[in-house]
Amino acid sequence: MLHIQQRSLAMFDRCLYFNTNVFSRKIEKVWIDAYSELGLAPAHAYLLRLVLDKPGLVQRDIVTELSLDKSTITRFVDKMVIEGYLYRAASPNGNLKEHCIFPTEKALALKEPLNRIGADLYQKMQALFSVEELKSTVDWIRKASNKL
Amino acid sequence: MLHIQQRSLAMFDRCLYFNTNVFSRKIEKVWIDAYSELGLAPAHAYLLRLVLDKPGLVQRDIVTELSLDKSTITRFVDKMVIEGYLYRAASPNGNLKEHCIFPTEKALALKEPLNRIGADLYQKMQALFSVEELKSTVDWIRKASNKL
DNA sequence: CCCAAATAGTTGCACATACAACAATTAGCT
DNA sequence: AGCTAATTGTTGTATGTGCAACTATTTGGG
Repeated sequence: MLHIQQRSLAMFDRCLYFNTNVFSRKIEKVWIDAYSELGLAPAHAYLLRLVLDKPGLVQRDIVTELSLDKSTITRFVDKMVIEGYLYRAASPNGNLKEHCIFPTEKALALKEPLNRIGADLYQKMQALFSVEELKSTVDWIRKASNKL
Repeated sequence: MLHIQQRSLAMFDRCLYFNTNVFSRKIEKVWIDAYSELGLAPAHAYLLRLVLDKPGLVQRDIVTELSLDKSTITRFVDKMVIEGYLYRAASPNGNLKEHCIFPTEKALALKEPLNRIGADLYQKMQALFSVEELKSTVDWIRKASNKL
């Protein structure tokens, strides 16, 4: 009994970092698979969803909303501009340093499938975990992020 | 009241993937900082800890223990061999396809600081979260990983 | 008004990680 | 024993991501 107990407890089973890392990589694959239908990586899909939801965001706000580095956002936006999903427009307040990021018609056409895939993924998660534990865990993870 | 409630609920606050991803990136930085003292990335540090704990593991078992791709493990082991922390030895059962991975003296000298840093990180997490919520959350994350 | 500090975004570089293809060896089946 | 399938590990390639350094513009203070 004790022997079996020890055998099942792997070295890093108690480690928040390790297990988060493993989980993150696994869930990433699920998301990659889902958004591959649109030829988009999850990160890009989320950027598009954000900009579709709030057209005209400046990059520094996207940085904040997506909790990514500004260099990363520059590259994501660049790529979405090249692929025709986003465009940069001069700031309406005349500030030359910032641009507002808008979705193109091509991106607008993606709004429904993006939302559908998002909903499907949510459903998929609900098939694995209860609504209550999903909510409480996500809440915990979000609060934990804010503490780091 | 309702207005304030809406304002504080960002677009992806309910999303398990998004929040896990953000959290994972943030905690990764904490771990990077901690192990930088030894000039090691977290992933490499974990590999060393594993091999120090179980000398002679074959790569396919490391793949399983660390939940990483075999190509990633090949590269990690290569790098640790180059840096003098690990060495590959012929399998004792004569199998020519597999090698056993052992720690060098240089790695053995790291055992104590690796464990100390690991313990410090655990302490740091305990300063932020209660023992009980740490345990239950890590358990949940681990189980969730197994479902994906 | 002027200047230094701060800011918005860009670019170079590095790293971890995975997929796909592959080579060499082993395992399993007839 | 022989042959095919499976396995172990390697290599090429691609991607997302961040840090550091930088440029150009804005902001704030004297």
